[in-house]
Amino acid sequence: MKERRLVTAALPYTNNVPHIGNIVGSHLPADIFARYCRLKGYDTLFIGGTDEHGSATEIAAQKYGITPKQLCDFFYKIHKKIYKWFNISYDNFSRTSRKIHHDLTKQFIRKIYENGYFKEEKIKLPYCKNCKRQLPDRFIEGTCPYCGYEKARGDQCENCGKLLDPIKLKNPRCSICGSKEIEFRDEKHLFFDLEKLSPKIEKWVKKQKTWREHVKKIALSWIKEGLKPRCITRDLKWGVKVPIKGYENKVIYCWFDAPIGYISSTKELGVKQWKKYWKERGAKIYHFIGKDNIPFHTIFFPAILLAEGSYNLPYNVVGLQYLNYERTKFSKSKGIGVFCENLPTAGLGADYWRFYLSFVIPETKDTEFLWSDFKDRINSELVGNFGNFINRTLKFIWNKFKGEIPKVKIKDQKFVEHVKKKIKKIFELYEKVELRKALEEILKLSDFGNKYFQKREPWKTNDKETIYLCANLCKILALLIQPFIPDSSKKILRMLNSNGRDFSSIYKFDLKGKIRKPKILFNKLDDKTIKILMEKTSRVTEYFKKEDKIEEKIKEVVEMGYVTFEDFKKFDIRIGTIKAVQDHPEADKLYILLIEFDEEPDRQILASLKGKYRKDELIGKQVVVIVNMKPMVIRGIESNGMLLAAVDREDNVALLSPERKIANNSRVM
RNA sequence: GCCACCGUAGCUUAGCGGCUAAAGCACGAGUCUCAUGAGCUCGCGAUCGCCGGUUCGAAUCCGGCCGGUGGCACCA
Repeated sequence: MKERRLVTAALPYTNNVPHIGNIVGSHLPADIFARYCRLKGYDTLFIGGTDEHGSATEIAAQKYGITPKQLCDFFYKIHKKIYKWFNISYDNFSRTSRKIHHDLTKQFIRKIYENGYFKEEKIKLPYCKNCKRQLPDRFIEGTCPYCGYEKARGDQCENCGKLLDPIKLKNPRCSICGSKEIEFRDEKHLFFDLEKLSPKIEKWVKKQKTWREHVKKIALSWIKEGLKPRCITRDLKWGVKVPIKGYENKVIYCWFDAPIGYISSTKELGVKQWKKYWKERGAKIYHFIGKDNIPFHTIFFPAILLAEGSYNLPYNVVGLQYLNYERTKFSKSKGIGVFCENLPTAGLGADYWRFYLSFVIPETKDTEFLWSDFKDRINSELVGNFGNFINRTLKFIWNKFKGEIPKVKIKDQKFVEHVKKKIKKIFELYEKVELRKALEEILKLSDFGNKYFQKREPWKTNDKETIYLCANLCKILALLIQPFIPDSSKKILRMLNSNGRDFSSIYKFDLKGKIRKPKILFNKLDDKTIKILMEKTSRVTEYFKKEDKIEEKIKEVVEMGYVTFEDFKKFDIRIGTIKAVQDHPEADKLYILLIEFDEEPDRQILASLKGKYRKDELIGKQVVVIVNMKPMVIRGIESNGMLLAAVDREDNVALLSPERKIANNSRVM
């Protein structure tokens, strides 16, 4: 029976347009591997979909003033279109917001609940009677039970550094309004008992032979640190409703339901078949994911599957690193990077991109996207080496043999053996998911073809055998490279009139008959083309603007509650000049600023500006400060005020500064 | 500050205890003409981040340091 293989790519969030880093870090390698598996004759399914739940999506939707559903509907289409353009051959591309996924997740929850892997824990959550709201741990303060420090926060004491349970605080106060009317109310939540599953997971992880080293290391280090029960319910509306009595108002935390999306996407394909890929003995599951996702796929998702009890665990978790762009990171707002949105209209076929990106799949470490490298690789490898070998062979047949592949008896067995050995090696690399090396070997094989052609000089001898062998090598190369550049591969096979559809007869040198008129497969790239590509692909449309709809804007204000002038007057906002800047000894992101306001001694204020501004950029600058902010101790150092700055979605920071010089201590109103 | 991973020719990478450290690109020289000035041949080019240790032997193992990246912490 044919081996079954299920291949998955990471489920992208639907709050953004993907860039090529997202493609190369999961969808493309998964697709290459899935295509290989199909050609090799495995019973293969390649599935994906969008992960639509979670607060990231909710917050993004809120920002744009639309519902999460609207946002997801919109980006789902964009994502799907982009993957289609890239020829990512998903058998199904689903969404976690679909009913089938919600139903399946609920089944999981019920089953795991029955199996006893959920703990129901009442956590006492602080409630401020004055604010009439539940207080997150960090918004309650009191006296530390360990060191007696009076301003300890609910989650951690700044003075002794101990992690705290808010209920143990003495004299608790609300740090929002200062009220002492705090009540601890019982709130039931479901916890997934990872601690109980830990030995099983550890045994399973240690047993894995096919995983890459760093993947295993990351998994084991998580286990070593100790797996703790994890809360899986949240007080939100957007998500899968918890199907258990007493939790009707809660939804499943997104990390729990997202990976189940792989299963629901499979299920969506066909009711009868899907179980074979997930439950049958010997069926293999391959996950292709970015490095940030490794713990989820090596620990949490397997734990979910173990707790449910009837599923296979992943066979291989292929953890990819990141792709950098011209030695920096991708940044949408700065227009740094290659974004997929305009790729289809940028003028270059998907195979060019697939070819280059395959060279820089971050299989073992972070890799670089460089335009100069892009150009060089396309011109020398794709055009000069691979394309040239195909083209010179086909043109030779067309011009010198009237398009008929000559019939010969093969004498040069050394050629045949060498090619067969290479094919075998390439298959081994594919099996190990060493895709970059597989591509390298394929290119070495076409290089071998070029050298052979050169050495035998058929243009002088008209040697039929050379042409016969090279024509067959063209067919073999086209098949071998098909997972990487599927469109071009099919074009070559069509030109050869080959009926080879898969790898079943790849070892046979049996290509004969007439070929079609050869056409150039790839064109060289020049600097002008690169420049145009660069410009087109660095742009991203801002699909939603916060100010788009006045109604939504008003609604937002209403939801937040209007502020009155009286409220505003509570803020004492002043202008000051930065006199000195030094590093906070205990915190990586903080500066300690000394700010001069004429009427008082310089104020010490902490600000999270490290990495955003250099020290010398700050000194002498006039800034806007809320001076009556309640003093706060962070990691042992007091901050007396709050610096105002603007922050965008990409985490860029701009300090607010008066637009012309004005006396220190001027009031802002 | 803690933890993990990475640091190899100008560039992109391979090797991860043992022959003179490998490949492609770039560069230089030569050469062919079937092929998109593509191809082929030869050459140039690395004290393998730094310091120390283990070993008969280290790019490879161990310790420390430096640099990069990510995670955690923190971000009034």
